[in-house]
Amino acid sequence: MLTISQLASYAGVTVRAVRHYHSRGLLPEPERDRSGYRRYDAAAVVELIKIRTLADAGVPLSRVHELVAADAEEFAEAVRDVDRRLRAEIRARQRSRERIAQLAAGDSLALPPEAVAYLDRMRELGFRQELIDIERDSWILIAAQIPDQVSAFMAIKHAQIEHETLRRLYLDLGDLVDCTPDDPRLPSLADRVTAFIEAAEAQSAGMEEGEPISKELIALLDAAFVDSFPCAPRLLRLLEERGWTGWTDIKRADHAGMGRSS
Amino acid sequence: MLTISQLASYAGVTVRAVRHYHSRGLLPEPERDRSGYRRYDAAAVVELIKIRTLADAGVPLSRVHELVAADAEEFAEAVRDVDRRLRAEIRARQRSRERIAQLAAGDSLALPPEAVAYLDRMRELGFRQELIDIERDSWILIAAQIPDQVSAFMAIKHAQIEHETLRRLYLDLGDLVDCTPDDPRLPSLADRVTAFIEAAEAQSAGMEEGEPISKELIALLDAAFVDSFPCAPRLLRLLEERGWTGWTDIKRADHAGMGRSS
DNA sequence: GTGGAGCCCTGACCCTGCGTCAAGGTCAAG
DNA sequence: CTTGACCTTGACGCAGGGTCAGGGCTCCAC
Repeated sequence: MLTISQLASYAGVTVRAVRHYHSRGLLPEPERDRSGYRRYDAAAVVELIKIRTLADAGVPLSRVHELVAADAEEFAEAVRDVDRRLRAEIRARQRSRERIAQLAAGDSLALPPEAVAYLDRMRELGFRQELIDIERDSWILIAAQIPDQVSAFMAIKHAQIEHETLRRLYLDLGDLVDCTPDDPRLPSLADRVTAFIEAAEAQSAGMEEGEPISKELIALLDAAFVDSFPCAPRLLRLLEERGWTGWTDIKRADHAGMGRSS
Repeated sequence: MLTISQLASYAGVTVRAVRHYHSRGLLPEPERDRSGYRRYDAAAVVELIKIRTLADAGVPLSRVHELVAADAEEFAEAVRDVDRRLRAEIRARQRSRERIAQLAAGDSLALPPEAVAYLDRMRELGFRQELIDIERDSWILIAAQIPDQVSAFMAIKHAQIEHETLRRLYLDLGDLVDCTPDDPRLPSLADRVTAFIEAAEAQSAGMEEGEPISKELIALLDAAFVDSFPCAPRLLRLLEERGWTGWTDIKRADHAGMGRSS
């Protein structure tokens, strides 16, 4: 007859694990000798090895319980289940490997490669790092919300940034990161922004935009803009004076709230 | 500004997880609004995604804590570590898949295919199911202790079972599963066993056996034999009378315990 | 202005699969 | 008889959260 530690060592598990299986009802409690010690026979070793084999394959102990008592049909089905789970776990780990590789490679992660390329291009063109960081955060939010549309928007941004006039506007806007609400450059910047928007509007008149962005995301991005630029509220007011509202998605102001709609 | 649930959904985690990371000091507690709600900025999303990516890769939260504050060098080293672990886990799961595939294919858990084949052959040759079950359990024990040597032993067993005389001896031994200790067939069976052992001994005189099996395993297998056959003790006594001791590994008795050794 | 839905807060217990004391009883050897 | 290696039960601890419980906000509709 075997003691608990002999049993455990034959099956390659710890004594604690054996007692745990007893308490779970997985392995039946054996006879006790006169001093209360558990005494096992060889069949218990076999049982224990079966339990460990399933547990090692990642089957939860509660299922092991059912399986050791299951018929062949049921058992085969369960095995297929376990195999599916193992495959899923392998895939998950492969994805994890890719993700942490990205994470080690650079500032990316949570950002698709096009966006990373765009941020790199901004750096090359001399944009301030603070602005790039803000831009990156915005794109993270966008990627989290509408991952499928990121590359379409990214293409537009890439084109914009390579456009001479627009790039200069962006660069000057970038300087706003540390300006105060009463900065003298603001009115002329507001003029340049409205000029561009109006030009773009004229060009794309009648053109259908892609899928519209949700109000929530626009609000979120606007809020992020306001948080990052101390003078953002002032700029937005200046734009409203010129007939435009919003930032992420600038639209003609309706003079709504004045009692009539146009 | 983001509420906790917005933050959580952007990063693809639960609200509870975010609070958990706060309590672990992984993610800094953000400002609260006037009603005590946490308010996050977009940078928190970046942080949170980074944390999740590491945690998903199986990095314990305590290490994630170190890593998010680590420099590039240290981080890269840690990432290599994590990647090694992930590869190892993938391999482990692939091995598990193979094991459970075997497990589904054969009628039993924790047995290598050669053993399953052997048991199938026993069934074909007309051995009783009870005997096959006992044999299976023995092989589970052997496979657990000395997995590398199973196929060598299996080859021997396969040869034995195809040997006419020996097979008939085995078949008759199989009938012992339900015999009583005073069964009249026992003495002649003991004679046949000793005859075979002596013949085998003569043949293999001077031949070196493979690796010896450990005393513990032999004792365990003997115990399993005794547990399974009510008449096993009687048979062992009969063998001792004929100068042999043990069962799994039958050896010439030394008359030890009689005050002298030969 | 008031009710209810749907957020938010903290604190506390629950889960798995054991590891790790703690506090004692037992057994075999010297 | 002592020592050290076992055995017993019971309880707490770990990660990584889930899931109440018992409260407070806020916002929108009526």
